[in-house]
Amino acid sequence: MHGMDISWDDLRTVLALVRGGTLAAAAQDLGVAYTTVARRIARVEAAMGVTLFERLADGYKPTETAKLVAEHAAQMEQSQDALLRGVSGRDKRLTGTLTITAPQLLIGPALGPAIDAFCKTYPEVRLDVRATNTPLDLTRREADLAIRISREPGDSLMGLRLVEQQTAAFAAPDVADRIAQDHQSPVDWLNYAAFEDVPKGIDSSWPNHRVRIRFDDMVAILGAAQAGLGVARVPFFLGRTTAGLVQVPVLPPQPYMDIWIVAHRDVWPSAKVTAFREILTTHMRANRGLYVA
Amino acid sequence: MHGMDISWDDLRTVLALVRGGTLAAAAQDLGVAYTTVARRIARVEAAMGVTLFERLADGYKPTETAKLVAEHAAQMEQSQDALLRGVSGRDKRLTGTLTITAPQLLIGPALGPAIDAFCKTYPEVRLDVRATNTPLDLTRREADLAIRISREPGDSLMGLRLVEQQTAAFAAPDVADRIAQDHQSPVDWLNYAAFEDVPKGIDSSWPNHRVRIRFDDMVAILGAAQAGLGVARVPFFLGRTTAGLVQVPVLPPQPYMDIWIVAHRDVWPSAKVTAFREILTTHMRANRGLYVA
DNA sequence: TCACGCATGTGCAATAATGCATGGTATGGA
DNA sequence: TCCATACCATGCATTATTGCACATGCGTGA
Repeated sequence: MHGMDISWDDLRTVLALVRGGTLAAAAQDLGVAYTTVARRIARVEAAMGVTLFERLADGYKPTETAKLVAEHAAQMEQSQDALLRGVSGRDKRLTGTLTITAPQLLIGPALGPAIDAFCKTYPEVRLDVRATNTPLDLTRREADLAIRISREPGDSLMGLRLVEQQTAAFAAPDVADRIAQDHQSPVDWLNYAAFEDVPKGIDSSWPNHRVRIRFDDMVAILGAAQAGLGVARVPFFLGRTTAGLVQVPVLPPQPYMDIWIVAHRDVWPSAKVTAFREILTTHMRANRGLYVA
Repeated sequence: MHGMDISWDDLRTVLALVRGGTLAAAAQDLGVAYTTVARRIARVEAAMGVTLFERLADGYKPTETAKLVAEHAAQMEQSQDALLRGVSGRDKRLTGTLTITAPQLLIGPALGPAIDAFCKTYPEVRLDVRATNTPLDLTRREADLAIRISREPGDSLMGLRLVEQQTAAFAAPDVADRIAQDHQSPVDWLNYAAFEDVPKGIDSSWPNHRVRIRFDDMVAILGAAQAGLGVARVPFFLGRTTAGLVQVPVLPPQPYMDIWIVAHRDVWPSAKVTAFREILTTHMRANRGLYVA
């Protein structure tokens, strides 16, 4: 009984294999060769005297026991995440790596100057920027700190509202001219994602609206607007900083989600996060006019 | 940030070192050489970029960070314990090892026949018996199953009352004779552990009592009683099965704690535990007369 | 039907981890 | 004061682990 001591790393391997389904997937997740995964699994099975996986043609199929193991190993993983967050949070050094994440389009015009200032002020800190469309999981330490466009920070996260935002309608200059001169001319909207209809709050002196194209990507919308394909409702900072776009008066400024800086409770007090937070709040608030009418 | 992946086994090593205080103690706990512990600690410190221990002449002194790490590693350990219990509990095989624990003195007269029967019925199961004075931690899997003398099974444990018990006074035959013939002769009690005074419920026709010696060990009490040093209050099964002791009428049968078989909830349904439980309940209940007047 | 992609299993060489032996240092008791 | 003890650090041979190259099996689509 006491002799049954199993390597914790082998348990983590079981977890990765249950999640990944195949040796290759688990191996990539763990950063080892798949043969290593196979051998570790065999070792755990021998140590516990249990069959954990059925070897099938299309991968390793976990038995009920393996699922049980994976469940508890996932708990261990959560503890490990909390551990690393805790260590990171009490780190008072301004050296090493800081990983931040932000929506792609926020990086350039909005964060660029702040990031530049941070790098100059703290040259010892290596900054890792992860620009993503889908938000990273700060609980699982995919990043130390996130800049997000949302209404509230999530659970167990701390947040600070950086600036308030508004949106307006933007288009290529010739499109804008045509619309400004002829109130009867049709306004072709370029919609983002799940927005089915033309924006609410449109100025009633322009009666002819229709949704022309829908996109799942904001970069594409900006490109289409630049190419003169239509009018897009975008945050002020984007419309103003994207070359070849001008504001169109069909849509008065609309309230939009604010920009937040968020981090996990445990990581929030870290020196690097604090330093970045201070520089960012300064820069963003100094330029708050960029984000509203 | 993502590169900061630390071996779970190394975290366990930190935990062991925080607990043990010295490399040697941690090494023994983990079953490795102490140099290995030192190297793993160095590796974790390098990977996290933090000093976890002060190297002192009399051992490794954990920093606050190390304590934090140990705290979370202890959580991981709890998850691992739960994992092993779960796997053990769903084990339907009647092979392998079963670890049981019981108070030293219960093993011989009370459990002996049942243990013998179990070994004969299930020769494929290797039985590990751990006779201890202080109860083992079933939550931490120090044993699969325990036979205990107590009023109730503990938290998160399942239990079954095997038999009820009574105590009485026992002594060497010559001491017993003297007391039986002369009600005025002094009765010298051999007390166990924390019992300060002579037992309650003594028959009033023997007026002269005193505590002669106190012991912290029941084996020693039985030896002293055999040697004629005095009268001891012991459970019936002990008094009756210890050579050279006879019952003394100064103390009518007293209620005592019952004998329980207990196991952790998770382990309880295991095939080996179930099998042992059934054989034991049968044997104990067939001999329930041994334990009471 | 055959080729292809994706999966697992195995043998071997490189690498990393480990245990052992040795040396150094502080502490406490004869 | 000297010795015994218990601790940590380092160098080296051994062992275990790992990655790579190659072989194999199975389902899918041209």
